[in-house]
Amino acid sequence: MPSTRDRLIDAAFALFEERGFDETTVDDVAARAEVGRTTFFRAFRSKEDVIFPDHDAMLGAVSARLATATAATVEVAVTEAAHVVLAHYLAEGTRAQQRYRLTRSVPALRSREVASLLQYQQVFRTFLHGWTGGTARADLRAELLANAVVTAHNHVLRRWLRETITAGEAEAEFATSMDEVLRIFADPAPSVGGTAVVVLRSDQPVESLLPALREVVARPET
Amino acid sequence: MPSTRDRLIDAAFALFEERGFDETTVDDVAARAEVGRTTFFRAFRSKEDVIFPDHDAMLGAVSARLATATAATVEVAVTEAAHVVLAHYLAEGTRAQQRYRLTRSVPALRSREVASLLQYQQVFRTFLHGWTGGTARADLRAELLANAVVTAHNHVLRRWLRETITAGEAEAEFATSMDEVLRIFADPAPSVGGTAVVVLRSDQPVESLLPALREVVARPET
DNA sequence: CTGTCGGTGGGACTGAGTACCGTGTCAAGT
DNA sequence: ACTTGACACGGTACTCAGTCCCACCGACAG
Repeated sequence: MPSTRDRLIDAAFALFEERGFDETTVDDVAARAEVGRTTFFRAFRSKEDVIFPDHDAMLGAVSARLATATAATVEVAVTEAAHVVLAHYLAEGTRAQQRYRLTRSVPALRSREVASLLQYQQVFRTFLHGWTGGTARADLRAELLANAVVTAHNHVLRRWLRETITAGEAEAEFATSMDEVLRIFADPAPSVGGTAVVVLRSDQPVESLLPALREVVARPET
Repeated sequence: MPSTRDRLIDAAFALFEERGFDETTVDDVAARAEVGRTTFFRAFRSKEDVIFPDHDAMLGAVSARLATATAATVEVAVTEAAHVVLAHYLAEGTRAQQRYRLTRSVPALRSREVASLLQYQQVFRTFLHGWTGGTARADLRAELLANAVVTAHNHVLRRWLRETITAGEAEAEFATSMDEVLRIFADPAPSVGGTAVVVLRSDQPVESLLPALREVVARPET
C-alpha cells in the first residue's frame, strides 16, 4: 500500500489528465485517493503543488551539490548541479512528460513552474555570487551566468519533454550546451579547437605589443 | 474625476500599502474606489492584476519596437526595446518602487511578476529566433541572449527600485550592461574602439603570425 | 487503565472568481 | 417626446480553494 501522499499524487495526475486541471476539484482528488480533503492540504500546500511533488527535494539536492565546490571547481559544480535536475526528470520518465503537457495547457501551473525555475536561478546566483562577487560588473555576470545555466538546462530538458530527442541525446546535448554556456562566459577569450584566440586592445602599433603577445602565447592556458 | 479603473488602481495600492495584500479584500478596494465588487473584476482579471495595470501595454510596446528591426539592427532593436521598459518604470517613479516592495513581500505577487518576466523573454526569444534561427546551437544562443537581455535589464532596474542608484545612474548602467551582454554574446571577437589586436596561439613562433595580425588590424570592423 | 502523540476526517468559515440579471444613462434614430 | 440599443455598473447567488478548529482512532508508554 503506497503512502497517502503517493496515492494523492497518482490520483491527481490521473484526474488532471482525464478531466483537466480546472475541471477537477480537490475533493475529487481526495476522493479517488480515498482520503479526506483535509489530508490533501496537509500533504500539499495547494492544488498546484501536487504536480511538483519533489521540487523542494530537488532544490535541496542542487544546493547540496553546489556546497561541495571549491574555487577551482566552480564550473564543474555548476554543471553537475544542473545535471542533478536533468537526471531526475529523465528518471521520472512518463510522469515528467505528463506534467509538461499540463503546464503547457494550464496557466496557473505554468506560472507555478516558472516560480520554481526562479528558485533554481536564485540558488545558482547566490552560489556564484559567493565565488565571483565584488564589483557591480561581477554581480551582473554572476546573475547572467546563473540564468544561462538554468536556461540551457531547460532548453535541453524541454526538447526531451516534447519527445523530440531521447534521454540519451538529452544527456549529450546537455553536455555540449553547458560547455557552450561556460565558453560564452569564460573570460577573457574563448578558445575553439586547438587554436586559442586572445583579443587585446590598444592604440599602439602592432609591433610594440610583441613582448606582451609573446608572454600570452608562452602561457599554457588561461 | 479619474476613470473607474484609475480609482481602483489608486485604492488598491493605498490599501495594500496600509494593511498588506492578504489583509485586503477585493471588497475593500472596491469600496474605497466607491464602485461595486463586480466592477473591479470587469477592470482586472484578478486581485493581483491591479498591481500590474499596464503590463500588457508594455509587452505590446516591446513587440512594436522589435518589429521595426532589420537584420543589421538586431542589437540596437533589442537594446532599445529593453530600454522602453526601463524608461516606463523610471517614469512611474514612486509607484514602481511601491510595487517592488509589494512583490518582495507577497509570494503571490512575486510569482505574478515572474510570469510577466517570462512573457518578455518569450517576446525577445521569438524575435531573435526569427533572425538567428536554424541550427540547434543557434536556437540555444537565441534563448540565452533573450534571457540575458531581460536579466540585465532587470538587474539594473532592481538597483533603482531598491533606491541604491538614481534614475540617471540607472540609465548609464543600463547602457553599459547591455553593452556587456552584447559583448559576451558577440562572436567570435568583439572590437571596441581603438585598435583591435587578435592573437592566435599555435605551435609556430610569434613572429610568423605578424602578417596575419596586420591583416586583421587593417580590417575596420568585425 | 490512562495519557498523549501523529495521522486522519469532518464541518464551518473566509474570500477569490464567475454567472446572471436588473438598472441607470447617454446617444442616436424616428 | 418616445423608443431603441449599446454600455457601464451594481447586486445576488454560486463554486471552490484554502484555513481553522475540534473530534476520532490506533499505537505505544507508564
